[in-house]
Formats: sequence, structure tokens, C-alpha cells
Amino acid sequence: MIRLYDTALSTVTPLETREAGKVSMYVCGPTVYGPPHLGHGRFSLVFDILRRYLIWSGNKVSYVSNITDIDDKILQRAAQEGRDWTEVAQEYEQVWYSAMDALGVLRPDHDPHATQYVEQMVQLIADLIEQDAAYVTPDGVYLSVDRVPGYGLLARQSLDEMLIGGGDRVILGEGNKHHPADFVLWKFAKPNEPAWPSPWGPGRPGWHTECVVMSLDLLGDGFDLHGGGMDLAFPHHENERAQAVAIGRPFAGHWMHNGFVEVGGEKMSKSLNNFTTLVDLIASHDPRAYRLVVLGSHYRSPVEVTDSTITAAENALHRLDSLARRVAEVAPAEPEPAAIAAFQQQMDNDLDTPATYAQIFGLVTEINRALDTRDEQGSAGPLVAAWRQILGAVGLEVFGQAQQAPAEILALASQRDQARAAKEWAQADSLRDEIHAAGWVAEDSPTGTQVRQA
RNA sequence: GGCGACGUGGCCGAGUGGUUAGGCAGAGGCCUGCAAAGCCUUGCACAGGGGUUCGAUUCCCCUCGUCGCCUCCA
Repeated sequence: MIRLYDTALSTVTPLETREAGKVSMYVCGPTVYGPPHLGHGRFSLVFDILRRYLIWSGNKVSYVSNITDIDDKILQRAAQEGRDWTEVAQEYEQVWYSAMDALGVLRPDHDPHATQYVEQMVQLIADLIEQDAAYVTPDGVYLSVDRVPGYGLLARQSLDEMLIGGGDRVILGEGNKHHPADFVLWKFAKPNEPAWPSPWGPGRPGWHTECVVMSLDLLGDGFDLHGGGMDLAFPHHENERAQAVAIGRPFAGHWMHNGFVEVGGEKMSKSLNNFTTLVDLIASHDPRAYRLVVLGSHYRSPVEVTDSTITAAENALHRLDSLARRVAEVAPAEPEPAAIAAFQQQMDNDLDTPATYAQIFGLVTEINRALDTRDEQGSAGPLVAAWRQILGAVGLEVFGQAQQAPAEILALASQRDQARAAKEWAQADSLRDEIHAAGWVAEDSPTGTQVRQA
């Protein structure tokens, strides 16, 4: 079984699953109040790669990722734009999924929405109050963190240690909370805010409650894997876990967190205004380039994602696509076993995608070399098959079919062939320049000029 | 203040106690009418200072620097 770093244990351990051959995973999804940025893209790609790999390895994967469609930020945006908050949520959910589709991220098996689970959240909060783990204040219902054994597991700090520092920070809701780290489960509605009924008064759920309820509902007690960005470990995941612990339900068996996207060595974030949205990325670059960048770095390391690193990846993609075109006619074969074994071994080692990245390009060189040497063509087949299989397992698409060029480009290409046949090199070269100016690349081949998009 | 991560060649980015990461960019060569694509070759890289060791980029200590979490955040 795959070995993965577990944030709760601070070490790499085998991913133990409840049932052999089945993996249940929950990945915290977006709050839909604006377009997603590159940080959202990274976690989506990391967990998509993991999911695909687990499936490739023969597991049945149940993948749940939520949509937070009620939240202060959504209300804020709606108020700013003078429209209904549900409209805001729906719009950005659509933006989210179209970006995910463009990145080639598989849709979740379930995508629970917070607003669909309010009743169950109210029930959970009632249970917490009954357990004496939560209490009602004038502005909402809070969870008592000191009623939770082991609180601080994911923060890697005890409650006391956490409180010593950060002293100059404003503690939210301080006046009402029993303990500074207590967090809100239910917020009473202010005038003109959306509200759902509850025994304590109309209001809306706090963020940390939805994921506990939805993950346990869809995946059951003690589901296998819970993941998200590094910044969710504390407080979000810590607080989810706290609620489950407080009502005595086994929660996630394994915790996995990915590192940040950085720009100039700093975390990409809204407050630093150094973010790029996925929408912009997809509009200006080949979306596959981002997956390639994610594959090239380890998921727990920070990664620089800038125009120049994305462009470099796009260039690297050309090399892959070139080979895909070249091997389009290579006869199918059984994948080279050694390559597949190496792939599996490195991926099982805490998802070592950088090794796989190097392997993918290593195979490109090997295959090209075999193809350059006519009599070694036989050896290319198994390598090509392995290459394709590995690409598929990590969700990286390559384009072997050159895009059909418009008639005018094809006409130029055929004129060039005539010029070349007549050895009118100047004429041939100027036709090539013309083709290039139109955004296409002309390459010689045994069957004449081939054109592909630049 | 607490906890944690990191500092690798022009850029990105892996990894290891002694032998090639890989990609992008660059240089030379082969191929080509010339190119492109491809192949081959090439770059005295591991923040600084100590220590352990036959040998450290890789282990230990210190210094400097950067970043993250502790507050909404992927």
C-alpha cells in the first residue's frame, strides 16, 4: 500500500484503509465567493493525482469534496454587489468547476453543499451541547476546546503553547467565549442575513461544522483520508476533529496536507495581492502546464508558480507532444515491466511525483533514441506503452494528433513542397516564414511538410 | 513569544554519506539544402563557520537569511 506523510503523526506511514482495496477520501473544497486562484489549483491537482494513482493501483476510490456555499465572505460579496448571496455562490461554483475541468481534475464522486446539510449540522451541535462540549452565548454557539482530549494534534502544539504567543492578535468574539481558542458552531443571524432555524435561534452554521457532518455522512466513521492545503491543518481540520472527538465518533484515519504556491518566496494570498486566478492561467497558458509543474515538485514542498515557470513547463510539454506525434503509429505492446515497477515504487513512497516526472522525460529520451535507430524499433513498443500508462495514471494528457491546419496553411505547405522539389530554397524558406507568421510551425518529414500549431 | 519548514548550478526543482536527478534557458557537435524535431557532448551546484568521518551537499552544533502556522485562508 502507498505510504504517505501523516500530519497527525509527523511521519510517513502506510495508508491503512478500513477495507482492503477501497479508499475513502475527503478533500476540503472551496468557499465559492470569488474565482479560485493558483493555490486552489495546486491542492486540486495534488489530490487528483493521488486519486488517479490510487485508482490505477487497483483501488476503488470514493472521493468527496465539498462546496462551501454559505459563508461570511459570500454574504459580504453579495452585499457589495447588491445581489442575492445564492446567486454569488452559484456563479462561483460554476467558475470553480469549469476551471477544474480545464485542469483535467476529475469531478468528485460527491460534492456536498453546506446549505444542504444545515439540519444535520444543527443536530450535531445539539449533540455537542448535550455532551457539555458546546455552549450558547448571545452571538452564537461555541465549542469548548478544553473539553476535547488531544486538541492541538494537527497544530503540533498544545492549547497552552498556542496561547502563549500570538498575543497581540485580536481574539474574535472574545467577550463571549469561555476560552480564547473556542470556535463558533452556529452564528445567530443579524438583520437581513440568511437564517435557518435552530433550537437556539435562527442563524447559520460556522465553517468548521460542515465538513465533519458531510464527511461522516457520506464516508462514514473512521474514513480513510482527509486532505487539504497546509493552512487548513489548523484551525479548520483541528476543529473538525475536535467536534468528532467530542461526540465520540472516529474521524479521519490519515491526514494529508499540501504545501503552498509561492511567488517570489512568499505564499500566494489575497492579502499580499500576489495571486493569479486559475481563470487567468487557463486563458493565457496550456492548462496542462500547471499539472506538469505540480508533478515536478513534491506535494509538501512550496512551489514557485509564475509566468516564467509556467512558460517553462509549456515548453517542456512540447517535448512530450512531439514524442506523442512521433509514436502515434507505434504498434501497441505490453508495457515495459521495469518502468511500471519503478513508477509504482516511487509513487508509493509518499507520492514521489518528481521522480515520476524525471522518469517521464527519461522515457522520452529512451524512446526517441530507439526510434532513431531503425533496428531498435522493436524495443520502442513496450517503452511507449509504459510511457502512456504512466502519463495516464497521473492524468497528464499528451496530444499525438497534430491539430488540423486551416486550408490556407495547408496550401502554403504544399507550395513549399513544390518549391523544395524544384530546389528553390529561397522560395521554400519564405513560405515557411509565412506559415510561421500565421502561428504554425513547418517541419520536414519523409511525407512532405508537416505543420503543427506553434 | 511558541511550533514548523527551508536556503542546491542563469531559472524552476529532486535527491544522496563516496558514483548522472529531471525540466527550462545557454554553448558545441551530428542530422538537414537551410531549419525544426531528435540524438550526443557540455556547465569546478549544494548559504556561511565549526565538528563527526578515510570521505559531507547529505549527520551534529552555531551563525546569517527566507518563509509558513499560531486569526479568515488551499
